Amino acid sequence: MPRPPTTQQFVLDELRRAILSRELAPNQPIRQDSMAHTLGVSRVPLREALKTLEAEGQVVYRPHRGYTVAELSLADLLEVYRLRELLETEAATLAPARAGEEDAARVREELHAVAGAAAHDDLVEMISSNRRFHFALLEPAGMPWLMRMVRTLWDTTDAYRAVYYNSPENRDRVLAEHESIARAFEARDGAELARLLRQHREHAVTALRATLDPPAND
Amino acid sequence: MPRPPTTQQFVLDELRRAILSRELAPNQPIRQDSMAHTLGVSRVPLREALKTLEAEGQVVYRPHRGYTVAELSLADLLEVYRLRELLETEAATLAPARAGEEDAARVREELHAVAGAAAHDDLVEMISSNRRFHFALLEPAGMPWLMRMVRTLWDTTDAYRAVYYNSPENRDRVLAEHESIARAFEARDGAELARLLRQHREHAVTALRATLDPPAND
DNA sequence: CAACTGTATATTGGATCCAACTTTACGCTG
DNA sequence: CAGCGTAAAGTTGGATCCAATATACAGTTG
Repeated sequence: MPRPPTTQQFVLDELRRAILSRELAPNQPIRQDSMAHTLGVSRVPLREALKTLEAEGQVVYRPHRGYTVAELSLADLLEVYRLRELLETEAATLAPARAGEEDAARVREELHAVAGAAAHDDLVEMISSNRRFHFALLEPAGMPWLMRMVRTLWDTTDAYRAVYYNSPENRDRVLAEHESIARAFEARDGAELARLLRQHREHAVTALRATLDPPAND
Repeated sequence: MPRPPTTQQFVLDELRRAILSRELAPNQPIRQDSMAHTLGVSRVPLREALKTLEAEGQVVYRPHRGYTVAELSLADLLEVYRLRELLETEAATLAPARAGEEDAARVREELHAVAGAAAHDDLVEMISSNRRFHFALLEPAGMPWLMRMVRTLWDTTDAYRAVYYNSPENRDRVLAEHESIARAFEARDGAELARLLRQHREHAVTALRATLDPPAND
């Protein structure tokens, strides 16, 4: 497994992974000195990576007080899903009409990747290929600014996707829905694609709400 | 005029201003050494500021090749306005119903600030108060993630706003439209507010297209 | 005893220095 | 003379060092 080209990229990946896996808990301060030491790098690339995460909303920065892992409230979660709805609906509506043959092939390929990962019970691979699948659906719309925003929205909710995929019923449902989603894409039916994706998200957000709301923690 | 609390904030402001004013031209590489020297700081805070700008899409970064000022094509400009439409429509629809008295006061205040700046032919102040006016309209929606995205979209097109405001007719039109926009806000009519803002943007984008399209430069 | 102040310590912010990579210029070779 | 390879220069990436700010604590004073 080749290490990323630059150290700061490596640090960025590590921090993302650590936040995702809750090794770094929400609201936890990130001590630069110890964190740098842990990762085996100096503070400079660490600070640059933190700046990137700050811009994405993954960490909160206060001058002279350092960085803390961002806390995502239920309201935040719902807002993020609402924004995904606005942006992804736009892209999904346009993408199929603008897609070429290679785009369709890409979608099919990732569809199978998700199914394969699910069959092997590989959660990590399922999450990443699922992401590639969805982006392959939207990318053909040719809206790089939108894609950038959608990407950060996905990043902030990655932690919750792991929760969602823990349930076998949810996994099965996802796979079944992916099938019809891919069909709508290949049929060049943007409106239908947007509708199906909306449903897809709707279920996820409902399930997450049920998981997170009642415990009444904190 | 007090200098910002941290150097990197100062650098960030300076870079934003320089990019906005075209002192730094699109596609121009930013030499860290000379830029740091020019600003009278070291390269460390400069690099952190550049990371922030990279995340906002204002500069492009390629490892070991440095940062260049991002070029905004016409397609990019149109996409950014389309995204503003999606996001601002959402916020504008919700904001009036959720606004309190102090929110309305804020809107009125900024409305007058824009008019005052226009009366004094103060373009810079007009641009910044115009921005505060629009954000005051959207802020009450209570969607921080959306606001963050809208903010970066505004940042990327700030340079064009200066162009737009150069024309006295455009300025007059803006002031007139602001009046009715503020009235819709105070009437708690979200749908109408969204509609007026849409019109507002529509005119700007049409004017900009006319300005930028025919010259057939580059 | 509470509140305030001064001081010590921990942590972040910034500057300088060295290493790695990229690019360019130059000379060699065919 | 074209093309390639190589070396040198310039630029960025990263590490270490020092300064500035914030926090915690102890001592003092009302």
